[in-house]
Amino acid sequence: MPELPEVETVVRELRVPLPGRTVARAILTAPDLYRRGSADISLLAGARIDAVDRRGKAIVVSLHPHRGRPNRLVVHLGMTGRLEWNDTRAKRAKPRHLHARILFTDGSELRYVDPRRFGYIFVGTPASVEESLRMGPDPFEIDSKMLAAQLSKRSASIKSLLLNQHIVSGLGNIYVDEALYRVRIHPLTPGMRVSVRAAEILEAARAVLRRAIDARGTTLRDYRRTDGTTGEFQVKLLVYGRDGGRCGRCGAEIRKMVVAQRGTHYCPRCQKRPRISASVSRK
DNA sequence: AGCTTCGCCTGCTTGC
DNA sequence: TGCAAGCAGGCGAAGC
Repeated sequence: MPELPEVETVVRELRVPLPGRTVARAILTAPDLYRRGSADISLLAGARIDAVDRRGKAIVVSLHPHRGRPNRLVVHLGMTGRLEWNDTRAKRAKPRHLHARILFTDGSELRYVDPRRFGYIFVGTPASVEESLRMGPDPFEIDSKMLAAQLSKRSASIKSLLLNQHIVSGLGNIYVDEALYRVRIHPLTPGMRVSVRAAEILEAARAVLRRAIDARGTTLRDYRRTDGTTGEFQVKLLVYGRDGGRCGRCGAEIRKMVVAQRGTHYCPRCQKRPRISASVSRK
């Protein structure tokens, strides 16, 4: 489940070899992975890559303007997607679930592999990409006052609000659980109840994201770096996937429940369930 | 409009 | 052992 740290890792890795390379041929064999309105990936042939960037959890490849063709490629890894970089000319075995290939003029290749096919690919102009990537700022871009303003008018659980990419982008299930554990807030707490703690929440999210980026991401099962190796942050998770284990702070048993349709991990002693109060339900 | 639920998709795990 | 059900979840669409 690639979230901000995993996508940032892939982007940093691709930033080394991709800029300056020219696309010879681009093929997508699973057309259902196109996001609606995408141009055909084959139109990228002949274009040279200028830059690789991240928007929330999406990877944005910018190509040099080329005969009026679309010059942006967006790849979203969904849950199980990965990009594999190979710059040797050696014969490569075709992995299962290979859906897209971008071959460069020097024989190198970028491959998109995605068993569960929740990811997507979008090819378009800068304007159409902007349109397709409508999302809020990521945790390093957003200001705590902006976050507080968003939370203060929402009654939904803080967990679902932090997962909502229109409010803040880049956070997914793992890092939301980790951040809420750090600030000792129960995942079911309504946003409006914790808007005064927005700065704290934001700082916790940034801290865990920074550490995860330093560790090159979290590999639970599918996530891989562009060279096929795993991230290292999974061993540093404090609550995610640790249900049944002990809280490192208080020793209570870490629990798992479903919030916002997601498996949600928390310490029942450190993260007190909010008490029902009339002020939340009343207008 | 905000909030919740559903469905997409595959592979591993669990239960009978 | 074999098969089916359950589960994982990012995110857009549908439903309330």
